[in-house]
Amino acid sequence: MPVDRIIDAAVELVDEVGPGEFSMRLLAQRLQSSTATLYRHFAGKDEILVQVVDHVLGEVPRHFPDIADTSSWQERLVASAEALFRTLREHPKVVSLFDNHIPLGPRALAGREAAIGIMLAGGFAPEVAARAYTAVAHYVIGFAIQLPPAGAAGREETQDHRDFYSSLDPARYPATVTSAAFLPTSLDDEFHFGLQLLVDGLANHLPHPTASAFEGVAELE
Amino acid sequence: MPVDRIIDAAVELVDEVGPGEFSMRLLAQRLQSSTATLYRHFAGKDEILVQVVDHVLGEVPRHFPDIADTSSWQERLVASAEALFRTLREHPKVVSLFDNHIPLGPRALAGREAAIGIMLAGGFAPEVAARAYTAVAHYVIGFAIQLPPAGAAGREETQDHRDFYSSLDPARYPATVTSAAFLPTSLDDEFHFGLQLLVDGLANHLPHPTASAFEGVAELE
DNA sequence: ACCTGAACACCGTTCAAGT
DNA sequence: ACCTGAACACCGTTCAAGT
Repeated sequence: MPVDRIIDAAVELVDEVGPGEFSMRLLAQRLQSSTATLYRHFAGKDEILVQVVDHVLGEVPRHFPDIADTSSWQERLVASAEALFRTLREHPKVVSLFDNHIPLGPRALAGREAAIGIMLAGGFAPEVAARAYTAVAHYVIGFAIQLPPAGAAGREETQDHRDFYSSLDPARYPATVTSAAFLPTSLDDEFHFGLQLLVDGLANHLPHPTASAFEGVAELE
Repeated sequence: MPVDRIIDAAVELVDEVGPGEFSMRLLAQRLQSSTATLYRHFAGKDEILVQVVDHVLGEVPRHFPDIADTSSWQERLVASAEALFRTLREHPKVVSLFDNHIPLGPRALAGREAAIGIMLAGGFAPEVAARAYTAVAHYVIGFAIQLPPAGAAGREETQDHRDFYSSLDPARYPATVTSAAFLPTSLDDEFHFGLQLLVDGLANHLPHPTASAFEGVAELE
C-alpha cells in the first residue's frame, strides 16, 4: 500500500464529503483495505489531513499564468495570490483544514519562498517582504475559508447574500442595505479588490519609491 | 432550561476543548442535564455552534476604544478591525467555526452595519464601502483562523516559526531564510501591518480625494 | 409539558491473531 | 513483514417511557 495512493484517495475523499464526514473507515473502504493498515503508514487521521493540505498546495503552480520576466512585482504578486485562491476554490472543503496552523509542508514552503522572492526582487527590504507575504497569505485564506461549500454554485450564493442584505430592515441596518445593491456580482472581482488594496498599500513601503502610487508626487517634486 | 444558559455553557466548552472535542454529551453533563433535553431547545449541534459564533461576536463592542466623533474614517476602521481581532484572539478555538459560511446572526450584522457606516460617513461610494468591509473582514478572519491554539502561548509560537524558517536550507529557500530574521516579534504588529496596507489602499478609492495619502498632491495643485 | 435512559448507527484507535 | 477482524470508548441523534 504506497503512501501516495493513500494521500490521493484522501484528497478525493475530503473533496467529496468534507473534513467532517471524512473518516478512517471510509478511506480504508475506498482503498479496499482496513483502518489498521492506514495506521501502519500514518500516525493517525490528523497526519493524513496535514498531507492532504500539502498535496493540494502542490497544485498552485498549475494556476500560474505565464509571466514575462519583465513583469512588475505587482503583477507577479497578484498572479501568485490568485493562483493560490483558484487552487483553494477547486478544493473548497480542504480549506477548512487550514485552521489553527500555518501549513509548513514542502509545497507550502515553496509557495512562501516564491512569494517572498518576488518581493525581494522587487526591491523591498526583507522585513517588509516577510510581512507582506503574511498579510497577503492570510487575506487569501480568510477569503477562501468562508466560501460556501461547492454544491451551492458560486454565483447563486452571491445572489443569496445580496438578497438577504437587501431584505433587512433599512431603519436598523441603513448602511448595510444601502451598500447591498452594490455588492460585486463576481466573487473573483470581490477577491481582486482587496488584493489590489494590499498591493497598492505595499507600494508605499518601497525604500526608494519608483513608479506606482507615488507617480504624481514624484513628477511634481 | 433557559436557552441563554445553554449558549453560555457552550461558549465556555468550545473555549476549553475546541470544536473538535465539543460534544452534546459533554455539554449536557456540564448543564447537569441530558442530551435529549438539548434537542428540545436546538435542532442539533450545528445550530448551537452557530449561536456560539454570534454570542462571541457580541463581545466585539467591548474592545472598541473610545473614539472621538472627529476621528478619521481610517482611525475608526482600524479600531473596528482591531476590536474584532482582539475578540477572536480571546476565543481562538471559536474562530474555526467561521468555516464555510459568513456569520449572519444579529451581532454579525451589527458589526457589518457599523463598519460600512464608517466608510459611508467617510465619503466612500456604497459599492466601495461594501467591498472594503468584505476585504477587511476576510483579512481579520484569515489572520485569526490560523492562530495556534491558546495553550502554546502566542509569543513562543512566533519564536518557533522564526526559528523554523531560519533553520531551513538557504540554498533551497534563500528568500525565506533571508527574511526570517526580520519577522515581527509581535503578532499584533504583524496583524496591524496588513490592516494598514488595506486602509492605505482604500484612500485611493475616495471619490473626491481630501486628506490622507493625497495630502502632498492636494497642496501642490 | 418537560425531561430522561437506553438504543441506533456511527467514530478514532488498538491489538491479538492470521498469512 | 504485512494485513485484518473485532474490540474499546467514544460520537450525534432519536424515542419510548417516566413524572
